Formats: sequence, C-alpha cells, structure tokens
Amino acid sequence: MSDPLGQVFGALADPSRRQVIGYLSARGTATATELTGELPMTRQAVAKHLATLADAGLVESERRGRETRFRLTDAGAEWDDRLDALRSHLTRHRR
Amino acid sequence: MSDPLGQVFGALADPSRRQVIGYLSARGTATATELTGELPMTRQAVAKHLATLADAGLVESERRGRETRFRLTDAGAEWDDRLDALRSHLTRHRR
DNA sequence: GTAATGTGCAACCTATTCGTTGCATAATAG
DNA sequence: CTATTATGCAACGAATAGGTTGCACATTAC
Repeated sequence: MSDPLGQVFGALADPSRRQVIGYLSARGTATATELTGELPMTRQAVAKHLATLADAGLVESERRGRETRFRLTDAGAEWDDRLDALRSHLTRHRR
Repeated sequence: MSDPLGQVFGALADPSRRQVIGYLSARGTATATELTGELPMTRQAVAKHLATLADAGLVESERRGRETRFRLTDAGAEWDDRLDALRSHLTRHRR
C-alpha cells in the first residue's frame, strides 16, 4: 500500500484487533484458534485480523508443526504501551 | 459510535486527513474551500474529511459570517506532534 | 492407515468509506 | 435588488472492510 502509517492506524482502528494486541501482550503468543475462544467471531475472521496486523508490522508469525503461533513485534509491543497511555489519557480528559 | 479510540485511529488512517491536520497545524485555521486548493478532490470531499476529524475530536469549527473556519483542537495538535515523531521513528527504522 | 486437529484459500454478503454530482440556502458585494 | 461566494445536504457509485460458510490440505494422534 506504501502508506505504512496509514496501515498502522487502520489496523488499530478496529476494537477486535486492539483486543488481539492486548491478548498477545498478556500471553506472549497465541494461535488464531486459541484467540477465537476470546472473540465473538469465527477462526477465519480472527485469522484475517491477524493478517491485517501482520501487514501493518504489529504482529509476526511462525509456523511450528501444524500450528501457526503469533506474537507482537517490537512495534506491536510499543503500540500496546501507547494504547494504555492513550486510554488513560482519554479517561483523564473525560468530561 | 462509543469507540473514541477507534474514531481517532480511523480518522488518522487516511492520508488526506493527515495532510489536513498538517495544513491546519501550519496555518492555524482554514475553511473547507481553502483546503480544497491543496488536495486533489472536491470541496464536498474535503468537508467530509473535516467532519470526520471533528467527530474524532481532532478539529473544531466556528461559523463566522458565510464561512466556517476550522482549527485543530488540543487533541489534534498533540496528534500532529505524535505524527511527526512516528514518521521519523519509521524512517529511522527503515531497512 | 485412519481419524482428528489446525490452517489456508476462495466465494459470497452486507455495511461502510471515499469520492462524485446536483441542488438549495445563507451571507456578502455591487 | 441581483449576482457572487461559501456552505450544507442528499443521492449515487465503486471499492474496501468485516464477517460468514464451505472445502481442501498438512500435521499429529491412535
């Protein structure tokens, strides 16, 4: 797409994807099938979200045997921190 | 929409809207008609982008006479700074 | 070898996004 | 008053997003 910043913001715009980032931050790694247990959607939908996050460079995957494990990249971990900061910033400025 | 963070990221995901933020940061205020000179699209398209930015709380408007002038909110100005930082962060990590 | 598990791919549907055009209205200029 | 300028609103169209189902394939368990 050649708009790296746009891809990152686009990826972060979806609440399900932000949840996925949160889960990956908490657990270290997970497979699409595992994450499906946490989200109200099919495995294929979760896989698409993971692909979007991977395209944005926030997540990376490694196939081990019959499963594909995902984890946050450094950029993804930085954004997980920024998200926490932004959320408390928002709550702080709620009126 | 009740997803303030999602609205902000969604607003920032579009390159034209990031440009609008840049222009407003440089000039202080502008009208939709003025901004149309800077972007390859119609005034109505620019007006929609401004409305999206306003919904996300990044921009605010005031009608004076027959024109409506837009300016960055505090949140919008903060994001303009963060965008600069993120861009140089990206270039620094280019390989 | 056969069954079970985890993935990946593709087609499809619906809603949203980003842009357009056309027109009606508000405010200023002459 | 009339013409011009700046907006706003609505309908429309093409493309993208977010989700679904169905199926084929790869890997492990028994």
